Amino acid sequence: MSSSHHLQCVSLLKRCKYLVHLKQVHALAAKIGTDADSLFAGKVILLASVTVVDAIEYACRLLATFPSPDAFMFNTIIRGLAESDQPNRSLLTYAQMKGRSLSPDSFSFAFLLKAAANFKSLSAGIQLHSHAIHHGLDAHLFVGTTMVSMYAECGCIASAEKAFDQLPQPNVVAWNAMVTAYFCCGEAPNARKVFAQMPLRNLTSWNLMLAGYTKMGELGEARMLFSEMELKDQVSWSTMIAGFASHGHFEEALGFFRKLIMTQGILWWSNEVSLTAVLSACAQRGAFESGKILHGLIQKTGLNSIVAVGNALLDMYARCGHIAMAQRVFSREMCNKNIVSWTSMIAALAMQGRGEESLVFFNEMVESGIRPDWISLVAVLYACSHSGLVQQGCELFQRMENDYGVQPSVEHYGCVVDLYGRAGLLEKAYDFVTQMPMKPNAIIWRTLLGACSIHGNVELAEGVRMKLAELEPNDSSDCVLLSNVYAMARKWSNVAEVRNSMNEKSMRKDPGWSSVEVNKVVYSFVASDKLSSVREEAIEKLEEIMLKLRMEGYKPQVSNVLHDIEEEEKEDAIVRHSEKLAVAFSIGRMRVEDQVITIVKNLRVCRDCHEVMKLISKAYNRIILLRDRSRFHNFKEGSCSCRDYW
DNA sequence: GGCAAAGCTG
Repeated sequence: MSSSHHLQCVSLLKRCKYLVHLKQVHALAAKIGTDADSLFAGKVILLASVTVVDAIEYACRLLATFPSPDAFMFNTIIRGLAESDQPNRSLLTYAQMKGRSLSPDSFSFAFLLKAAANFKSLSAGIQLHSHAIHHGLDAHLFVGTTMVSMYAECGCIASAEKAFDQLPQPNVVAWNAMVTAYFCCGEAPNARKVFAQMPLRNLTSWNLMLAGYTKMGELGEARMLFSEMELKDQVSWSTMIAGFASHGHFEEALGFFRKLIMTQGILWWSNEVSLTAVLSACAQRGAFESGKILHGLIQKTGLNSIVAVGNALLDMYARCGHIAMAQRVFSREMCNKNIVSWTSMIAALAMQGRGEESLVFFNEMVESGIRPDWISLVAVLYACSHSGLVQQGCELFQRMENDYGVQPSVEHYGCVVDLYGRAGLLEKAYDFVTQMPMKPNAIIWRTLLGACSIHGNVELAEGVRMKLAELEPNDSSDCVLLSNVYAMARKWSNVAEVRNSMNEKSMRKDPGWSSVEVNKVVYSFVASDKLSSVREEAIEKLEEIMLKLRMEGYKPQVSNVLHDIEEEEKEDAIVRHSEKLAVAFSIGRMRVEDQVITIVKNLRVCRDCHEVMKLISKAYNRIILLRDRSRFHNFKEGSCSCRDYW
């Protein structure tokens, strides 16, 4: 191959973004003939492979085709695998490398330690550390810096400190790694101390502080630091937006985004990370109108060609209850799709109780050549359990390892427990739990307890409670579920007992909130909120509605009184559940023509509210779409799409 | 060819 051909191939490879392009360039290079200097060509192609999305398998196969790959080539593969979803494969490649008597260098250790960090394997990290010492590379600046992060990721802050202390001349990157290390181990004050002491700070140092504080939920600290920053970049802004969004602070996340586009102008806001983060905030809150505006912006800038943006967009529509829009984005607007896009669609349909359609999507995905990963299997099993597709779910579970090479994890087992439990096959569910190959965790038992509370099985519930008391004795949601089981069986003394023990341990439940969008504004209601004019308006309307319903024969179901309230408010708790306030408020404010009322709730809807929603949908001729923690309920003409199965 | 750095799927 002539040198001009070389240059052409190299520049083509640099522009490759997707695997198809890579394969084309590779074929081209092979056609021109690369025999003379195949080693160089091999290196270039390998390097391109680890930077192209989803090309790591291709790169691994490529490595196997070289008769005598050198350390550089092995390092490249180790690096690619370290960032993949199976970082442990880096270590296997390292073993192969040693098998060929190739000596690891500083590059090898930097990538390998990164793999150990991503894999969160302390034992692998310690082993690599000793190998690094053996090769005299443990105090190498890059190796040492990654070692600091590795130990921190594995929870060993003392070892991270030691690794840092032995660096002869730590640079700003090493100092930054130390800051992150402290945050990683939950030591914000120490992170702050290091930040104050470091000889030199760059913008990344500041951004790391923002990320550290927001991840720990110390949003006030983050906000203060952010305002102190003289220089901000896209990372600073998106860290703030994502930080607030991930803690459920929708208004603030949106506020930061608005400020970003207003103060920084068009070039600055067209960043896919801040967009996905702000879309996620809209999705959580059910802020459809804001989401639609974002969709417009995305179309204008052409950012919907970025897969993550498209994914976030379709997820936003799905979670706002506009499944048709989600499908439209999926099939018409996204030219690039990945497994996340498919999984989002499967989950979206599953949340609507449209399990059969989820299965159709799942099969289409497989046919299109995407191998299901563990999370897409969780989604499709979830679809089965929420639609009562017991047989289909079981079959999928049984063949997932054989057909897709995914070993069932505790999450998949949890789906099957849910599958049996929701369907009322409680004994089968219990047997399944006792036969699991791994130790059932609290989530598994809680799923079973949830099934007991749906089907009112006191005996099993009490047994499960014992297990939960061992694993997580202080979980308030378990107590609520248990008290619901007792209440359904009218065992009031047991209800009181659970309630008292909750009081003694001074357990507090997550406060339940519901939000609703009326005339493009999102209103949120919390069961235990202070009185405000909006709340007053909602309460007044709710009383009027309840009076009307009572005259038509409604009687409150008290079995779920504990559902989402603080103990002090149990008096008229059931009347004031946040979803009831939200629906009352929107009936008062919305015109009858705006037929659909969409409510988003952070916890599961209780039985009484579920009944009331049905009655309201009939009495007021509205469609009420309610998204709770686990699914959508579509109330229409007095009945619900979940057919009381949730 | 590295080391520290924000996002989408249960």
